[in-house]
Amino acid sequence: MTFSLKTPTSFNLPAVVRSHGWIQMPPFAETTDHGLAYIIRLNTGKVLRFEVHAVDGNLRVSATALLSEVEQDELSHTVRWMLDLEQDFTEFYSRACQEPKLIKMVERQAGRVLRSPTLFEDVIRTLLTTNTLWKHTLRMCRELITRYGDPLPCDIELHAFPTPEQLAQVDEPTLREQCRMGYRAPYVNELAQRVVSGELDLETLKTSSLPTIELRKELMGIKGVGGYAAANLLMLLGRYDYVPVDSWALKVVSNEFYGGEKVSPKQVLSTFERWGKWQGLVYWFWDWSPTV
DNA sequence: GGTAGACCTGGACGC
DNA sequence: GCGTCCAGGTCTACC
Repeated sequence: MTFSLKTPTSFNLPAVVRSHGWIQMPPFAETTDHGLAYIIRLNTGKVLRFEVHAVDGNLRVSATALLSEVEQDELSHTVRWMLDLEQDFTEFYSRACQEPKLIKMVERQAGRVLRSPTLFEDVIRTLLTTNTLWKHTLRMCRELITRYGDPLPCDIELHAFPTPEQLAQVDEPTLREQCRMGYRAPYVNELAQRVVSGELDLETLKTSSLPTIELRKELMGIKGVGGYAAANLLMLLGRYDYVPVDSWALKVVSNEFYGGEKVSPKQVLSTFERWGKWQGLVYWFWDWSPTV
């Protein structure tokens, strides 16, 4: 079945789809016309694949299954969240267009960051990016999904991302052994347990009115989420007050602003401080000079 | 508040 | 083939 969604005035679907590495991780995929494809498990338990295409200035969403009214509402709401359709970038663009290194992103109407349907899923993905190479992150994520996620009925080789309930049933040694996630296994297991027990309601953080600093504290209360992971997750929540400083950030900031001299995380942070509540976004979409 | 060492995996490298 | 080193963030203990 198919339905349409209205887009905001400044919106570029391929720019959102390619905003970061999530699109390389299943069950995300990019369509041939640079739209979004994803396999989702709806609250009713129905598993389907949907695609989002840009058509005549709007979005066309097509699903591999017939949907009830409730299911279509859920899918519509989820797509809006995943593509960050609600956020207004007018203020940011007016500042960014005065910075030569941000002109390209303004012209591309970039700035929206691709999200998973749930914050739980984004936290798990972020945990899998820490202290490892991207290649290994992709492998861990693939194992997690193919082993524990629900299969797509029309193609059982493809799977949805596992729910907290499904991951809570997998013990730590099994996660270590089957997904090769090492010391991250207890973090994933504990997070799933906390969400299932109701001790941690991650999804309410998506619409929380807490100040960003408080939201950061909440996120850093999750085992395995440190400064980098929290800043990354805040970006996904539409809060850009923190720069996710990782080894890549140290490298590009050194190259761009310090003539290749070694820099500290503090120096990275001070580089973008003047951008205030937009600094994470500025860092993310900065037109970095090629590193030597 | 700052720092050192441990935590894991897998790739690169030397022998 | 085996052993060693290294990259990648976070946690914990200690100062």
